[in-house]
Amino acid sequence: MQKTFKIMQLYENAVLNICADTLKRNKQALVFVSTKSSAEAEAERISRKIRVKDSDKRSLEEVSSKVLRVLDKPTKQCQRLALCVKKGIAFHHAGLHSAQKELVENNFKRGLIKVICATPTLAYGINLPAFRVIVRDLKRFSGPRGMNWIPVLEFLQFCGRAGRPDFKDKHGEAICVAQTQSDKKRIIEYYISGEPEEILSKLAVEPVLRTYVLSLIATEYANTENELMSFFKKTFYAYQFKDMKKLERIIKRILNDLEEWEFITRSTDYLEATLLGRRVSQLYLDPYTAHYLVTCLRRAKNRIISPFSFLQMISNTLELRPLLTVRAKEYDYIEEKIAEHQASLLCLEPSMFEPEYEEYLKSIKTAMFFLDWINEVDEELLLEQYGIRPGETRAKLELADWLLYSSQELCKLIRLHGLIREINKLRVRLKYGAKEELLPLLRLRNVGRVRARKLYNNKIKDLDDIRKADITRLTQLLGRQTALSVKKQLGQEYAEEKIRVKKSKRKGQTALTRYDEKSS
DNA sequence: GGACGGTGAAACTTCAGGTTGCCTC
DNA sequence: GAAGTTTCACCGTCC
Repeated sequence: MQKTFKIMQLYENAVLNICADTLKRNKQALVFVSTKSSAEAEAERISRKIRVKDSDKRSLEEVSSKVLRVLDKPTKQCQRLALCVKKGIAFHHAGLHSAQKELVENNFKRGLIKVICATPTLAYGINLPAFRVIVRDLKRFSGPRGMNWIPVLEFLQFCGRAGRPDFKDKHGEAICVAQTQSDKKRIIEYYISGEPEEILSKLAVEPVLRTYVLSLIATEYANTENELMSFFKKTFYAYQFKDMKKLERIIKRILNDLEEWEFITRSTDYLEATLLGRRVSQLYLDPYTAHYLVTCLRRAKNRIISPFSFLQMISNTLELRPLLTVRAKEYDYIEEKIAEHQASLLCLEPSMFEPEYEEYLKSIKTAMFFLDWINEVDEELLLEQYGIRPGETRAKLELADWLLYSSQELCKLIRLHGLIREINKLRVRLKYGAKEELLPLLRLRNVGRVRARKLYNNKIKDLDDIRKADITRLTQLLGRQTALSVKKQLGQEYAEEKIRVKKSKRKGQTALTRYDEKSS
């Protein structure tokens, strides 16, 4: 239902006016924008003009300081969010650390945070309704065609967040912001009065089809071309397009590829997955990626293997996209890096004139980012150098781990056992973002990259050193609870009450006195 | 006169998001 | 294509 009402024009900015009005009514709002930096900038703009209720001030400061403490060293993004949260405003996008997302979501549900400026993430998956939804951007950049209007379905998804029946809202309001009169007309006709788009089957997309064809054969659901075809005839794709001839042609080509890649065998009409094919299917890998990984791994015996070898190998897969973009001024530097790592690269460099070259450069930059991470570069520097935000780092690391695990599994089947250990080491280093020298210490529970580094720099380099270390010294480095836990993990228990912390006369300093060892 | 901070125009840069595996060194 | 960010020139203020 469309509704007309006036909102006080206190500022030049429409979003700001609507937010001010929402707060005056003691309600909350979600603002949807098209990019991460827009979400941050809009939140900042609103927070500069908003006055916080005295009763909320203290709680907001607490949340703000929690936001700041999520990482060991807060990044600019953390500081920006913390400042906004102090004013009861927040931004939300995939670049946020998951703990920060949770803080924002929970405190919005509590009613403490009044406005969230978000990218479309918030409209999907997360149940976070608000009295008002403000859709600021209805256009989004999409590749070579420039700015495009978003689908009606997506618009409806945004609007669906309006209204909180749990909080006795009788209705919710969704407000679009139009820049021009013609935009206004378009919004009313296309979005408000228009019909949502038809839902299209994604089956015709080759990576998806490839994966399903292999999985049908691997699970022995279909063992002949006819069985495969009769399966696909019953899918939504067939119902929608009816062009089975085209689908048949694509499937035939996929079967040829799978056979050539040794994922299936064909005797007369009978299709069977090989051991390798079955594993590829279990790992949910696109067979194309799996074949690429196998080719790279087989190349390893002629190369000088280093962590960069594997990092670049996985960075060049479709799964890890979008890769980090290479700026014009970085070209020379990246090319230098290729020369530097030449002998260890498992994925060969395409010619400069090939269309893949651009992606190859990106894969090198992405691998460099991973390498910096495992060399303990902190997140503020990663944000500065690579423009990658903490939340995005986590997402990339998770993908990298899956691809490396898959590579390990493939190594087992193609008898490259020598590589498994190396990949495993790399996975632990990626998980913690730590240099190789910290690996022994990382085996302990409650010890991550920060604590391990602290121990290592204080000459406690492995489990034996920890065993020999004085509990007092360990407590100074790790704190009491962690020190006790670490010792306990090595079978050394201490009577807790006998470790006393004596306040030093000098302010703020603590020193430990006696300790008693129960057993070792 | 020089250091410093604030301001605004111009140039430059960048553009949403997410599931899958296994259990272990 | 448009919004956000960075850069840089310019100006006023203070010491």
